[in-house]
Amino acid sequence: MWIQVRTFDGKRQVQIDGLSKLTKIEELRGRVDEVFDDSPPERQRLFYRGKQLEDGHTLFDYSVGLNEIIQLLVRPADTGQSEGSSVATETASDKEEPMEELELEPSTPDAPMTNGDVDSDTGLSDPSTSGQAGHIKGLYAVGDLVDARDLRIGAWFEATILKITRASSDSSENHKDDNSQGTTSESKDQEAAAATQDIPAHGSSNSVLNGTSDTRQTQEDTEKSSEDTSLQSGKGDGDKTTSQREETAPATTSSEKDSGDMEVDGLPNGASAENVVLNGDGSDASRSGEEEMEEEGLVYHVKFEDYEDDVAQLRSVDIRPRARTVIPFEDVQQGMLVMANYNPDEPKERGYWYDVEVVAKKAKRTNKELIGRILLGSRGDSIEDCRLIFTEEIFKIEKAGECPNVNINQVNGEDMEDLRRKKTPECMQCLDDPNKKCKHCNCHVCGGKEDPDKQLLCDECDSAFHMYCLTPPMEVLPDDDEWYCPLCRNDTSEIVRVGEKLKESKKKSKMASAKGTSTRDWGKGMACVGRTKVCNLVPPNHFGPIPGVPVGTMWKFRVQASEAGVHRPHVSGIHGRETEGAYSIVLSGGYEDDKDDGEEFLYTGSGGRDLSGNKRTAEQSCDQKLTKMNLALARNCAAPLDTKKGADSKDRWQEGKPVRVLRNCKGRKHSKYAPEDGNRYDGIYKIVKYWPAKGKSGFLVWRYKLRRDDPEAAPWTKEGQKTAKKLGLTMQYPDGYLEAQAAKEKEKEGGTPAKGKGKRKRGSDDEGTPSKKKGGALREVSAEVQKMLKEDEKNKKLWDEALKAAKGGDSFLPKVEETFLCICCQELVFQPVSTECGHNVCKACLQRSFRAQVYCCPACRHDLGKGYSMATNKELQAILNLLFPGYSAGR
DNA sequence: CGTTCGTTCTCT
DNA sequence: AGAGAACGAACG
Repeated sequence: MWIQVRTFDGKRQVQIDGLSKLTKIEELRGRVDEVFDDSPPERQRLFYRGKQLEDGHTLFDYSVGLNEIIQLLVRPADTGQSEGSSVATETASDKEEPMEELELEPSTPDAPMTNGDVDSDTGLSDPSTSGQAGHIKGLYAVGDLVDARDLRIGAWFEATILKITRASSDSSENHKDDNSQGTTSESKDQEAAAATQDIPAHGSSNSVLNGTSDTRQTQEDTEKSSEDTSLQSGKGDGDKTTSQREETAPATTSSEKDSGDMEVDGLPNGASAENVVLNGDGSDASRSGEEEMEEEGLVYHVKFEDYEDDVAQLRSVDIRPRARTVIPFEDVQQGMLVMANYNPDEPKERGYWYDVEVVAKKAKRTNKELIGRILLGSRGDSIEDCRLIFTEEIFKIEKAGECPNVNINQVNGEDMEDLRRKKTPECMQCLDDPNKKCKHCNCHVCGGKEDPDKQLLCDECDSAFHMYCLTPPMEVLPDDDEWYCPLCRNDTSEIVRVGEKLKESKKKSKMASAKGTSTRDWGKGMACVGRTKVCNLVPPNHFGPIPGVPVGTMWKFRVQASEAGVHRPHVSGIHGRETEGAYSIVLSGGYEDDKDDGEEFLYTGSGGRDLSGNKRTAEQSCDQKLTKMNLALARNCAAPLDTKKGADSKDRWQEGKPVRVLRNCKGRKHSKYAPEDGNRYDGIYKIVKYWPAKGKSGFLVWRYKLRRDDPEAAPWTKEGQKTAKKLGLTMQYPDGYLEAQAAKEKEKEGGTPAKGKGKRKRGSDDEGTPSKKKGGALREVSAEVQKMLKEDEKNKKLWDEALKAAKGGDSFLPKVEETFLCICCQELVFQPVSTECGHNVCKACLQRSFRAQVYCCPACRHDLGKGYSMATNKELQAILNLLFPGYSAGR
C-alpha cells in the first residue's frame, strides 16, 4: 500500500510506498524521515482526518486508506544553544525530571502558604491570613484590586490579589502541576504546555462545570491552537520568563529591566508619554518607593473575578491597578496607549479588554471611531488595524502600585461595582440571565442553571449535562478525565487523544488481526484496500452502460471497476438484487461449467460451495439454489420467472434487462476472449435463457445463456480494436500504483529508496482516463443542463468556475462532484442548503450541526444564526439529480 | 502452491 | 445495525 504525506502548508507532497495496513506509526515516521529533510521522527507530528497519529498503532487502526493524505507538521528543533534560557524553558516542560528536581527543593520557610496547592487554594483563604506575607514588599498588596492579564489571550481581566509569594519552590511546584495538567488533558501538545505553563489551568481539567460558562474555555482552545503554529515567534517570551524566574530574590536594583523590555515590546516609538504608564514599572510608585523593593522575585496569586476558581500566578508585569478612569473620547489622542474593549473574532461585538495603541481617530458627527493596534503582551504580538467601536469606554492605564484595595473598600463602603467594566455576556443565547433557562450554556437537556457542580461538560462539544438529566442518570462522577455526551459519543469513537489508547471499533475487534489469532501481515497490496472513490454518476442499481465508460475499458484490479461503477462488488461475480435483477457480472474463470464463445457464453450461478474458514471460493459441494444473485440474474431474462425449471426468452431475448459484462484475465485458461491482463468491460449482454443442470462436480448448478446486445463493437473484433486505439484505451491502474511498482523494482536492484521518488504534484501524470483525454460525455454540458445551471442563482460563481474548467479541458462532472462535496460528510451534497456565505451543505449535516448548538457554516464558520431557515436549494438538487442520477440513493 | 485476510454488496 | 456471501489478491 502507499499513501501521500503532505506538509501542512501543502507545499510538498510525497508518496510513501511499500506500506502495509499493519505498518506501525513509528515505522511510518522512519519512512517520512527518509524523504523529508530535517524531520526526525521525534519531531514529527502526523495527522490524519484531524487525528494525531500516535506510535504503537497501525495505519489500519486509524483506517488510513490507500493513497490517502497524511499531514506532516515538524516541531521546531530544540537548538540546544548555550544561550539557552529559552531552551531550558522548553525542555523543562517537555521532560518532567527537571521539574521534580525543583520540587525537591526545600520550601521557603517564610512562605507558609506553600502547603496549600493550587487546587485547594481557590481563593477561599482569608486575605488576612495571607497577609502573613505582609513583609514581602512589592508593588501590590494582598487585597489589591487589579487587572490581570490572561497570558493566553493577552486581555486584561478584573482580579484581586490573594497572596504574594517569592518565586521559589512554591511556584515551581505549581508549575509542575500546571504542566502535568497540560499534557494529560486532551491534545494540548507539549509546546502549548510550555507556552502556557505560567498559568494554572482554568478550572480543573476534569469536566465538572465550575459554575462558569464554557465560552472562555473555547476561546482558550482557539488560542492554544493558534499558538501551535506561532511557536517560534513565541520563543522570546519563554526566554524572558525563564530569566525572570532564575533571578530570584533578593531583588536587584534593575527593576527597570522589565519596563525596558516592555517599552521595546509594547510601546510604539513616539508614543505620547503623558498618558502612558507602563505596567510593572515601579520606579516612582509611592508604596514601593519607601520600602525595600523585591519586585523581581515576587509572584502574585490573583483571583479572577469572573472565574472564581481561577488562581493565576503572575509577575508584576502582568498586573496593574484596576482601571477606573474613563478617558472622554475627545481627549483620546493618536499615539496613546489605553485599554479598550475589542473582539478579535467578531469585531462588531463586545469582547475582552486589551491594551491598545491608538493609531487613528475619526470623529464624524454621527460616528465616532478609533483605529488601534491591539497589544497582546510581553511577547510583542499585536493585531493591527482594529476598529474600536466602544469609544465611550476607553480606559486610562493606571500607574503601577496605585491600587484600590478591597479591604479599604469595605471600610469606606465605596461601591466597587462602579469599577466593573462591561463585558461580553458569556452566553449570547440567554445573555447570562440567571433566571433564564438556557440549553446553550447550561444543561443541554433541561436548560437549568442549578447544580453547576453536577453538570458534566462534554469534551467534544463542550455542552453541559446534569448528571441526573442523562439517560440513564449518572450516579457518580466518571473516573476518566474526559467524558463525552450522548450526541458525541458515537461520532467520536475513533478519536484518539494524545497518549491515549485507540478505542477499538466493534467491527474491527471482531477481525482476525485484532483478535490476535493470525500472524499474517496483510494490506501491502490491493487485495484488502478499500475503495478510494465512489461512483456517483449512476445509482448502484443502475442497469445498462455507465456513461463515460466505453466498451474495452480496462482496469488492473476489480476494486477499480467497482470505483468506476461498472461492477461494484469487490469479489462477487454477480451484482444484483433479488427483487430487481442483475446489473453486472464478471467472467473470471472460477466456475468450471462456464463456456465462453465471445458473442455468447454460458455462465454459472453462485453458491453451492462451502466457504467456511473465511474463504472466497471453494469446490462445488452442494446444490445451488435460485436465490439471491442467482435469482437476480434470472429476473433479467425476458420470460416469466420459473424457479423450478428455468425459462427461455426465445426470440424476445433482447427485451431482457441489460447486464454489463466484464472479463477477467483469469478466464484466459479456458477462453480466448478473456483479456491478457486485468479486467475489461465488454459491453451489454442479455439473458437468453436459464436452467438448472448437473454440473461437472455432480451438484446442481444454475446455468445462464448470455448473448451480446451492444452497439459498441466487442473488444476482440477488428473494429473493437480500432475504436480502442482511437479512444486511447489503456490499462487503468490505481493512482500511484505505477510509481509504487517502480519503487519496488528499484529496491530489488539493491539501491536504497531514492529520495523524492514519487514526488510529484497531484494530477500531473495521468495515464489518461479515456474520458479525460477524449472529452466525450463527461465534458459536454448539454443545453438543458446549462439552462438549469442558470436557475441556480445562489451558486452562479461556482457553476461558472465548473464550466470554465470544462472548457479548459477538464471533465465537467468530476469538477462538479468536487465543487459540491459536502464538507461534513464528504459526499456530494444531498438536499443541499446554500448558505449566504456561498457554501453548500447537506441539510441533514447542517441540522446535525445545529443540534450540537453550532450555528455557523461548517465550511467557513460564518454565523448563520440559530433561527436559520435551512431551505434546500431545489434548483441545485435538480441539477445534481440529473447529473448524478443515482447519488442520492440510500440517503 | 494452498491459505486467508478486509472489503464490498445485499438481505434480514 | 449486523450477518453472510462472494469468480480478489497477497501472504507464506
